[in-house]
Amino acid sequence: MGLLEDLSQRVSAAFAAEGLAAELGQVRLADRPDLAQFQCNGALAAAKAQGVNPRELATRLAQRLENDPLLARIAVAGPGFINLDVRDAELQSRLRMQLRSALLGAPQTAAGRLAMLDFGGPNVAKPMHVGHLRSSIIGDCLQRLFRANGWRVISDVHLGDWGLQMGQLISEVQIRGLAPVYFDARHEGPYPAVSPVSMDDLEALYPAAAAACKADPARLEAARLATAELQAGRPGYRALWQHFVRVSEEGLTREFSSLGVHFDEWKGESDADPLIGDMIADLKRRGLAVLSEGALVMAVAEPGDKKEIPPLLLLKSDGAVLYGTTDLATILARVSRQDPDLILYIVDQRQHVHFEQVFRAARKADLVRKAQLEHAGFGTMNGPDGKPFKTRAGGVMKLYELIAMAKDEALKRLAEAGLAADYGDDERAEIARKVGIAAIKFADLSNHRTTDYVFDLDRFMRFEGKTGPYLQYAAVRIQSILRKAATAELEEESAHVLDSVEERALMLQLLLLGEAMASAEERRAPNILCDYAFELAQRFSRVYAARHILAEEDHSVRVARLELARLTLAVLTKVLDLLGIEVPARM
RNA sequence: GUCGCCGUAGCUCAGUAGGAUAGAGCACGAGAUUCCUAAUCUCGGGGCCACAGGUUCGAAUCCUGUCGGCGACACCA
Repeated sequence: MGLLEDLSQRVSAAFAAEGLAAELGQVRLADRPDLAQFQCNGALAAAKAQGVNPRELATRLAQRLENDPLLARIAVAGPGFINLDVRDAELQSRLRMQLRSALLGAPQTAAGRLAMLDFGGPNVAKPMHVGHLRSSIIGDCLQRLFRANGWRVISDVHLGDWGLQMGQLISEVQIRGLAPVYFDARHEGPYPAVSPVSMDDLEALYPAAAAACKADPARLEAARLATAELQAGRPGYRALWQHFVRVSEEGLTREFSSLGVHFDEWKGESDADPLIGDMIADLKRRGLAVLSEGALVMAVAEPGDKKEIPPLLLLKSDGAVLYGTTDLATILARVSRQDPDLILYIVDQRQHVHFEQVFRAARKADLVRKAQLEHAGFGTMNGPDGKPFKTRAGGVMKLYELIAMAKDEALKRLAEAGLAADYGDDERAEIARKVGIAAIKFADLSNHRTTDYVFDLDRFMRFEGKTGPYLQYAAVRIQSILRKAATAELEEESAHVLDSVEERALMLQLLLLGEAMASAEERRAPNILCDYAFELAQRFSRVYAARHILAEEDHSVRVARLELARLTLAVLTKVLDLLGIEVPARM
């Protein structure tokens, strides 16, 4: 049980004993750390409801807590706040238990429930740019967090491989005459095993095709036709498409692994295709899918809607499917194969209405069983002008360019600090990689998930202050201390109770890991973990500056501080791991 | 037009199941290293929480309106 939870239970019991609602006993961190460690505001609400004096009520409640062995101090303050401090010895013994437990205080919220996380969502033929950072990094953080909290997790990259852009590419290849055999209707037998296009080709073809379709309605029509024919199963198109997908996957795998982002499944929109025929027939039979303006749609409006929710389009008038169709069929596939408790989509906030449509359709058609469907949207990454981020040259910055820049910056920093010389090239490069990635991830994750934010290159290249490298640096310093400490002392337990303000502040923060993880999961909010980690590193740095560890002469004090250092390292490393950040041995 | 999100320090952002003196990082100013990595630490200035009403003992937080920004609104994803 987490410390806040424990305190809340105790205070709740006091409320109950006064005949009041136990929920009012919720304890939280004090707003005024100078006055107390924790506080409960429930007496104010209770007094209001009962029409009694809040201070008197708070005083009665406080009296009931006076003999609690966990508490060092109970005080009534202000209009009726109940302020609480925990005994130092209690803090320390709880910390010891936390260090011994493999979970380090991770809350087991899930009890083995299964969550499927859908994120990444890169498109075939489109290289990943900085805009793909958010989905990948947030999704990866959430899958790490959910696993740590006891969920079974299946993550799926859900490749964009079945929509109009495939038709755009196919028709572009046809017009350029790059691979005529795939367009020869009389061709029989197998198609070439080697792709006619490379990743570089695709990167050039796609923007050209998209631009052409935008400018010329006839080109767009050709792309639509090609899309429909691909989906209908035209062999040459399928073969060509297969090459696009394979070539793209190679590039994408490289990008994701350089970010340290892992997926359990590499499925895509197209994997839902085999289910679509039966699904649509079934929806028609049940009268859920009807023709409207030549398209097959499913109404999803509900009586209480403030806003008109348009029907979900299942089939266009030319018979092609849309991403709503594949999303719906994908739910069907996931539910029938894995029967998850939760399907969580980490996708751009702008697609919120789309998911509302799909989720409603899925529930209406009774496809979900026990699965909760949820869209965890994220805000757009904008440039300084408030519009989606572009490089100075006007193009979109590629992800690998951003990573390379961060690494170079980290290398430069190492050189400036004079640390580069004695490390060896490999280690130096590895440190620069970890530091650069940390800077990028932390800068992104520390923003609140749902709000748009301004992409500031300098911020991603910064290593001081509230940054990923600051956290790594704190961990590295601890590692360095532990390496230098006598091994025998690392095994010992000290009877000394640490009681300096800096150490107490650090211990309190360490004990709140579980609360931070639970809260981050509940709100699907990595920035909560970022704030927790930064606060933790900062409190350690204060201890580091104020309380020398290795030079401490009193053996039992030294050992107690070493224990605290070990626990800090364990917790910090854990949170960084949840954020997808690795800690180098030194930096 | 309808609906949704947002407006907090010079900049970038936290903080909303109502609570005490609204926070952080950067930038700016002043300090700290005979000692565990100065990618650090300490101190300081800096705010009509867009604006106007309302509810409340109490509002950045809840309600209404105004202004401003962004986004979504059926055959793209």
